[in-house]
Amino acid sequence: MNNAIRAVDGSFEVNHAVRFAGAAVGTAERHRLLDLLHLMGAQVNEVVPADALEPITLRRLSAGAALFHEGARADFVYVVRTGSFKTFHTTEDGYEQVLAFAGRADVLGFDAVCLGYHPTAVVALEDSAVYVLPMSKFFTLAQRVAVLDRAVHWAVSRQLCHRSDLMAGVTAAEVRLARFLLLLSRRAAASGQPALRIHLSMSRRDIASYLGLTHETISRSFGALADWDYVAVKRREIEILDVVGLKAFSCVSRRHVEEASRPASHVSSTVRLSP
Amino acid sequence: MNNAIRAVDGSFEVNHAVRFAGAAVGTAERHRLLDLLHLMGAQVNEVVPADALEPITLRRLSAGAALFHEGARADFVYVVRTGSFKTFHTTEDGYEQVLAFAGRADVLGFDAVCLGYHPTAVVALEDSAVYVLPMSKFFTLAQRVAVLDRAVHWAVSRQLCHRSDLMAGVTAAEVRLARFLLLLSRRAAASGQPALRIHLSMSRRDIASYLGLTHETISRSFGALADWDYVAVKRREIEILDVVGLKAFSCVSRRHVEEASRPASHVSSTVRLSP
DNA sequence: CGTCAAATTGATCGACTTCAATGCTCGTGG
DNA sequence: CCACGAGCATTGAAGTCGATCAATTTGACG
Repeated sequence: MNNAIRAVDGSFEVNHAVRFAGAAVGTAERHRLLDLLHLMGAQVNEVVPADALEPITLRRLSAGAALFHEGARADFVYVVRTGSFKTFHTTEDGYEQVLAFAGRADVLGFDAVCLGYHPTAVVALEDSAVYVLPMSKFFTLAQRVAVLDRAVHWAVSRQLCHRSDLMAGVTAAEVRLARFLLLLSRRAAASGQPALRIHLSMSRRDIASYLGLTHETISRSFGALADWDYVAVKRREIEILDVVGLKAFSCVSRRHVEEASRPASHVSSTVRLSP
Repeated sequence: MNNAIRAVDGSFEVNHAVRFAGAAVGTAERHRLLDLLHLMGAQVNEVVPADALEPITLRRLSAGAALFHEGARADFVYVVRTGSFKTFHTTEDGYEQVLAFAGRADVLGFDAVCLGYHPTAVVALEDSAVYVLPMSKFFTLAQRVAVLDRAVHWAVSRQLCHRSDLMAGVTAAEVRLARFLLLLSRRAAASGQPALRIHLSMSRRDIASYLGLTHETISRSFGALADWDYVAVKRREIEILDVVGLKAFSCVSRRHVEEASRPASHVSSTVRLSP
């Protein structure tokens, strides 16, 4: 209990704090907590009570594996360490509606907090790994480790922001796709990866479901963006050729795309960069 | 500081706790904190430290007034006590994209936590009132009052859930509107109001923007739902006549609405309940 | 009563869905 | 090794839902 008090006031470096607390906690676990906090962008400069350092399990999933199914009891909250996921809802007639894509440092399963069960399913798009936080211990842990509490608030807030990035709107299909690509670009940049070289971890079908279109339309829209020299498309590898142009194009909100807003493709000579 | 410790362990009723803490806090403020926690559905059975009971201001807004503008510095987080709001984003060419509608107990402005500024604007749809929580004191307060922390987590989780209720999808306009009405019905029921009598606090235009349609289409869709005797529409007063039918209808995910899924409206005699 | 915004209704047109057929990769097994 | 198939992706053709433009009605408020 005294540890908890010191946790609130202290300002030692965590490495020291753990050593001070001197509990019998394995080195691996210690690093996992630090890694988790670092992953979430927290500035760790406070004491972490020893009894808060319960083992944090790291779960690995291979591509296509389900993290949890729709309707499953909400026993855990997850934080993505590596890889990527899709969150989706399956309607009664079997249509799969993708609600979000999650990447590094994203929180998964938090929407279950208010329900007790998961309203959506989550599957890995590639080989991935997540930190697993038991729901029951989650809140007490957050209550004792202030920096974790802040980090979670911050991450959830970010999730709420992403909602606004791509709401339906009365926008043309190509514009929606352009926004989506820019979103991925920003996310990649935030994770330290090259911002103009995007590897799509999801299928065209998933993108279509996410954007409220059909996969055929997505295919055509990719073709259009390529024809206009905004991007180069080769399977799931996307290269953004004209960032400023693409950003300008993505601002159009009406359906009817003005001729002036896209580059004069002349007689559409189709200068697609092909291998 | 001792108060804070007792706050973690204690399990007295708050009314007593406040009296125990015995600080010079006005009666009004005391009730406001309780009201706020009660509003958010928290089971208040722990001691609240006296120094956590800083004044909680209640801000009143008349219909059409802005709670905050897009891009404004994020100094506060708000909780709706009465009334309703719309959250929206204005694109460069002036199009107003509605992102969410907020009602009783909803948290507003939380998406600004990760940015430092508000990515969206919020205006009151009717005369309303919100509790104002200063951002700077918010986290320290949540850290000391565990029940508040939980309540916020819970409320934000609920907000994440609502996202999934209405994502774009390749669904017919009438189906989207049906889902929207059912959403409002559920919300009204959660606030203790009659679930089948809905008063729309937002304009058709706002609904259109929210659902990614035009207001003309919304108007026609209302007409269609009325023609099929799912609802009775009179200006902004909606009465749900056939809940089960409407729910069944709202499950259709494809655009092409099967003839079988809607009730045989015969020769469309239009039995709209009109005065 | 006159003005303005919200809401309804109609007509036309285009973008996206839908249905259908073909290419393309990759993994499996004969 | 190549044939085979499964899933993903692309391309084409036709139908239609919803956007757009435009006119009218309704209701709210000064």
